[in-house]
Amino acid sequence: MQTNMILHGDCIEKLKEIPDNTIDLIFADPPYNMQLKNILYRPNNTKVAGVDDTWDKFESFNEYDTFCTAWLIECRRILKETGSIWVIGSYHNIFRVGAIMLNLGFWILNDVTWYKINPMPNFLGTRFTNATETLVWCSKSAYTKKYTFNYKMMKKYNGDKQMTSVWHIKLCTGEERIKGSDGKKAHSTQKPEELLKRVILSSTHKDDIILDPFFGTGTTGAVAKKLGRQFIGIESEQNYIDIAQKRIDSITTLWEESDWIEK
Amino acid sequence: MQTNMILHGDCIEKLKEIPDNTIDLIFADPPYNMQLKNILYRPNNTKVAGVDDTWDKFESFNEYDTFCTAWLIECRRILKETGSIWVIGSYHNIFRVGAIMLNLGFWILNDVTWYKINPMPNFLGTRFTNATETLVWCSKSAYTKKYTFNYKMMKKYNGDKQMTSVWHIKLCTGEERIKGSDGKKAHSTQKPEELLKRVILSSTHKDDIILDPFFGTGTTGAVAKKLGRQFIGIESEQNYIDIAQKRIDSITTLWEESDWIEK
DNA sequence: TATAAAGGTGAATCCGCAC
DNA sequence: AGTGCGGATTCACCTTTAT
Repeated sequence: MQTNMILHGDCIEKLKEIPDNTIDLIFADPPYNMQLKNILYRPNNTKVAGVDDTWDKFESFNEYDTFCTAWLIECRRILKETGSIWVIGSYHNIFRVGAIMLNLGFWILNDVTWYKINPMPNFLGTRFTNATETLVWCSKSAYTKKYTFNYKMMKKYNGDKQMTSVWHIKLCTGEERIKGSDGKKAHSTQKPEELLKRVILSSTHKDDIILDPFFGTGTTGAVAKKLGRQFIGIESEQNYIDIAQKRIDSITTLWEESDWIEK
Repeated sequence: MQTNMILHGDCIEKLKEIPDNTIDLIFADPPYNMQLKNILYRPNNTKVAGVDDTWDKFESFNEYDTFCTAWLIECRRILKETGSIWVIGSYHNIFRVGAIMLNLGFWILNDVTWYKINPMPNFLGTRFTNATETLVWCSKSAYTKKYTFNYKMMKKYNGDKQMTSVWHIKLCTGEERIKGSDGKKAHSTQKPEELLKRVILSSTHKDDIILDPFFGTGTTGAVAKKLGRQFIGIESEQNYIDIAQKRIDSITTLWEESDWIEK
């Protein structure tokens, strides 16, 4: 199978083109269906640049569930028996996604909490600061016991203590955050590379094939390349593909094992 | 309405006896025994899950969903417009519970992560240490904007910084853990009082009525009493009720406000 | 050149009342 | 239901500018 490429088109359609039992790892960052209604102002009266993309808007819970069921069915079909899948979400969608995954026969291995070191505060003091996102890590079924998990590597990465399901990671900002020609963020929801690093290091071997059905600006592909893995991306917006391709092509040196094994 | 009492009987039946719009806060720690063991450990079936197994699992999930839908419908009915509900769970059940709550019209305010300081390690090295449980905090609907939230109190409690949705709390062990006459833990899932303290302090006023439909050994009642709130417990096992009643009766002094306001 | 101050920003379901 | 307006409301990190 051809790898290290980005497929342009509808997520579900492209997934259907992939043969059964061929993928080692899937990382999926689907739309969250945030349902934002009003403009939010900071205390200094500037506006918060919220997620206002059309790809995040769904008519109803039912429509969202139908969409997620469809892509998750394909994901389960193409996973190897030794493979696993990670899906990230917030409280807006992760409960629906998790329930659907259970219904489809996925077997939850961990619910990992991305604990944001520098989350955006709750400006109006109406709730607790929303400081996390959730990753659900699943094997293909309860019977696939031989999923890849590099336990010792993650322990070493974590200072010789067993890594827990809580990951302290900063938001993707500054240099790492890709900007458009207008100087603004190129994608509303770019994920930090550290997050993908842990996902890929923990649950793949070298040269494994990693699929990301919501490729965006290509964080999964970039980290896969740096870690010596193969990737397949699916993305419906050509603009994001162009950015991702350029980003990945510009990577010339891989991360040395000493950067992560010995940390 | 009579308060500070424990109702003995079926959770859903007892909930039905409570009038509409009368409860200020609900804390629910439902069971998550989905009866999957017979499926999981069935001999001679270590291959891929077949159709029959998927069906079995669906039946089991379906039963759990029906149960949760029933008690959550009653909870929503009895909540005041200014009230809110907290439900705690692990990855085994919280996704199903969260999805059901959304379907019933509850409005998620936060998903709070109980980050266990001293979780049980994963002895086999097959997964990340499961270090969290999740609490879903909801108002009655998206339109009930006047839910109780003591923002400033929680900020003060948190060292004058906005409290986030991640709570570092120890497991309930040692002195606090109630033991039976055999010296073993009286209840398998007793929650730490610190957890309930934050729930109750953040989302009730003094003298408010707090309902716990899965009362167990009465942590909710104990903390409610110490903080000057009223409680109603529902519990189906008389053994737990006896322990809880004794526990609550033995509380003679309330927590001083200085214990939490000034921390 | 080094340090300090100022400014920008992040998947956000973020107000309440009067008219 | 929609609009308008008074009033209360923020944390950590990064970049840029100033001293």
